[in-house]
Amino acid sequence: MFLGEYRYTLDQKGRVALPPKFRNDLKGGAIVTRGLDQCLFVFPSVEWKILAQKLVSLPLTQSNSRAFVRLMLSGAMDLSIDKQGRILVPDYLREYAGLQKEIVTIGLYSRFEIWSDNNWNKYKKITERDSDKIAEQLNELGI
Amino acid sequence: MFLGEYRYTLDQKGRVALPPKFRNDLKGGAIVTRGLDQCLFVFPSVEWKILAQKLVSLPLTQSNSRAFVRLMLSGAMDLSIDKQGRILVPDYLREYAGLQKEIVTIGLYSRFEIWSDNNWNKYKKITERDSDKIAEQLNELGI
DNA sequence: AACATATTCACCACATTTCCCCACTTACAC
DNA sequence: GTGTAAGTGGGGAAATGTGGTGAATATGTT
Repeated sequence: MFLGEYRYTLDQKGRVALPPKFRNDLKGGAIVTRGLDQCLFVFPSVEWKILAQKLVSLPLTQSNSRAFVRLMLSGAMDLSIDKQGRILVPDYLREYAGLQKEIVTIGLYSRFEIWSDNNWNKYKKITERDSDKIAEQLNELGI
Repeated sequence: MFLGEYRYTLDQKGRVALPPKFRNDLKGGAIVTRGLDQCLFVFPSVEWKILAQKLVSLPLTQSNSRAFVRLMLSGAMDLSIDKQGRILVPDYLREYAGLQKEIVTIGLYSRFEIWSDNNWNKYKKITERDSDKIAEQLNELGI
């Protein structure tokens, strides 16, 4: 399971190191996709298959489901991990998430996320400030 | 399975390179046809047969299903891949999809699509703008 | 029918990019 | 202090992207 917050740098070739603790869980393959709030999601391929299956079964004839499926699937890419435990992030995903040099990787149990340093700091600041309100709203979800 | 977003150029003879990762899945033959939203659909022939079967069984009596079937079937063309991993896109399909020089190929699991650079950028921008709604749809899918 | 002209298609070639491996440095543990 | 593991950068071989050439086929004209 993925947990914690880690800082790395993206090198000139678009490679990022993964936290060593995460590497074992990706032995069976992994997928990156466009995530929500301008970050990237990374799933072990088992988790991804469940999601992909749902996407593929959406109707081809509805324009909004087509759009949705296109965004999610075209944004996805399966990763290979090199000998140094790094992955190569494709151009279009780097652009999407606004990744420069400084990267933050955060573990979220079944998946982890890759953020640009800037976006993550902003997001964290806002979220920490509003955490009381957010907690109250979550209450409605039964947590 | 097809995944990801790739950029290529269409040369003067109407040839486009395919992403190397896609080539193996087309060993058994492939079909291009007019797609929805002004792009081209490309199927491995196995997938195509499944779709064609569905199309043929649509009711002949509905004028819009007749139109849809004509669009997909009359536009279809089977492809051969040359030694460099390229396909030749017929004139009428190039015209249909508005393909100039800059091309985008997106993988969508069971098929992939070929877009003109322009059309894809526009389409993606609109879709990303509506990503809030997408988040809601994710919720409905139980993700 | 024969010839000239156009078009198609298979193969070739080169520049560029990608990917895999190695190496150095830093951090940490014992 | 020494050994191991991890982070980051770079080099070189292999694969890929893209344009072109020439043979084979088709088209059209005298």
